[in-house]
Amino acid sequence: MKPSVVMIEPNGHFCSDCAVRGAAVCSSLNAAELREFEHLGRRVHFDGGETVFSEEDITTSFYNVLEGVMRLYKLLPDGRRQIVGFALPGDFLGMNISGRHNFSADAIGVVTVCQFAKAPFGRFIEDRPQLLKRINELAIRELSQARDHMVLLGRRSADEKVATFLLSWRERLVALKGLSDTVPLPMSRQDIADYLGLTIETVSRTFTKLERHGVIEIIHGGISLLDPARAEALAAA
Amino acid sequence: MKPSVVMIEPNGHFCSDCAVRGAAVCSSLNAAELREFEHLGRRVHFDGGETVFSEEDITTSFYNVLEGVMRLYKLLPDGRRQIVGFALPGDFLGMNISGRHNFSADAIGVVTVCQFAKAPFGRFIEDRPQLLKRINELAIRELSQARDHMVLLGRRSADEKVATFLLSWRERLVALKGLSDTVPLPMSRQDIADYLGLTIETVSRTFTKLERHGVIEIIHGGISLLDPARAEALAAA
DNA sequence: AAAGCCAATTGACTCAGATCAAATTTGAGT
DNA sequence: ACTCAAATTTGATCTGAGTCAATTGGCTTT
Repeated sequence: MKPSVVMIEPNGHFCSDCAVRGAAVCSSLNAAELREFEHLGRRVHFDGGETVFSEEDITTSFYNVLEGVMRLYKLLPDGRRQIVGFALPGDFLGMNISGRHNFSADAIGVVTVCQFAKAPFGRFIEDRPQLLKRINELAIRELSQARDHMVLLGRRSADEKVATFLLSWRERLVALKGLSDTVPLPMSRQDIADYLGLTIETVSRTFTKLERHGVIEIIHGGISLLDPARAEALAAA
Repeated sequence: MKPSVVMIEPNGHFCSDCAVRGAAVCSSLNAAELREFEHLGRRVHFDGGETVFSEEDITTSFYNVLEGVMRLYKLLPDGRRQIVGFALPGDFLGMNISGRHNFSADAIGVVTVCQFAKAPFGRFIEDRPQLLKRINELAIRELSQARDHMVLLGRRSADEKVATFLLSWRERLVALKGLSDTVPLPMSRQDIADYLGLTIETVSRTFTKLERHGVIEIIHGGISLLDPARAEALAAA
């Protein structure tokens, strides 16, 4: 019966066994709605470094991240970059009022998204206030994170920025994959610098300093958090 | 018939002739809904310097700013402050998911808000998706502003920060009160500094420098924008 | 395994903005 | 108008993070 399955779901996937089913925007839908919803989205893959959408693009789609990490950023005309966030599985991207994306999004490593065309998605929401409510929750959560990040960017030292970043990045990974003191950092030092409002050299020096003080160990593709308590103290939350 | 009016609307006010009727959250309601909505909110006044709500308070109310300016801020344990925004008439405050406000809000000068108790407001929203949609729009607009502010905090120089602030503050006032090159600044220099991630001295020096260069004139309680084009160039948007 | 390449680290030096310290202006109360 | 306190401006100096410039280390390709 494989062919008929393909007819129903061209990507050969079902929302019901989607990895982010519980956490994402679709957690607000019941089984019947989910069946209908399934036809709206299509899974799309991106390789590392590929751009999923750009800042001034007209929004034609919404995206639900299923797998991988994305960097979300804004560029100034002279090339300065500010990363406004990293998107992980369960994050929903593309909401705006101007009709244009107001930031760009690149895949860091391989990424899978569930892509929804704007118009049909908008129509689907229309008579499902639960879904709208869920989207609103996600927006409000992001807003709260954005405000925390403003405090970090405006009022914290380089050491505090780096320590805070490592702890909150770990926190997000814990929520996704469970507890571990080994913290993978798929993004480059430059990405971290542009997220924290620092230069790559300062990030590198701060990592080295943390390692010298026994707070972390720098390992291939990430760090190992040796002394979480000390890191918390440095983050001075 | 004064007494009966008071019976119906204890504050002696009607949403239908509210100053922010068109711009605020209530713009999504029709005349009949508005009549019902009227009973949910009560007008409350605050004097300059009064705190409307604090960062870790349990959220018991939502607020619609009707008049005046508020500073919204977060404090670090050691007293460092980051102002995450200024609220003006039409802004809606109090949405969160944690059940607690995640920032504090003080009145700058006299403020009038329309205050809604959380539970009845939540119930009212329940069967009015268009109100939820409006709230969502406001949240998404704020999120976009928050991201712009992250770029400013993380990647712009003091001169750019101040010029950008003056222009975007003027822009907001223009939207509320119409075009004018006289820009009132009801907030203190310290407030501006804490909004821009600078010290008060740097803000003051930058103002002076802009005045020396003929870009602005510092006047009582604000500035006069003499050379908007040059200010735009300095803001380097 | 040598060469080439890119990311990351390290070092030396600089500078934008912070800090410390007065003046000066503004404003509220008498 | 006069006084005191607070806000703002101005000046002098300092410093955390940036800039510029090599190295080093890891991968990939040959």
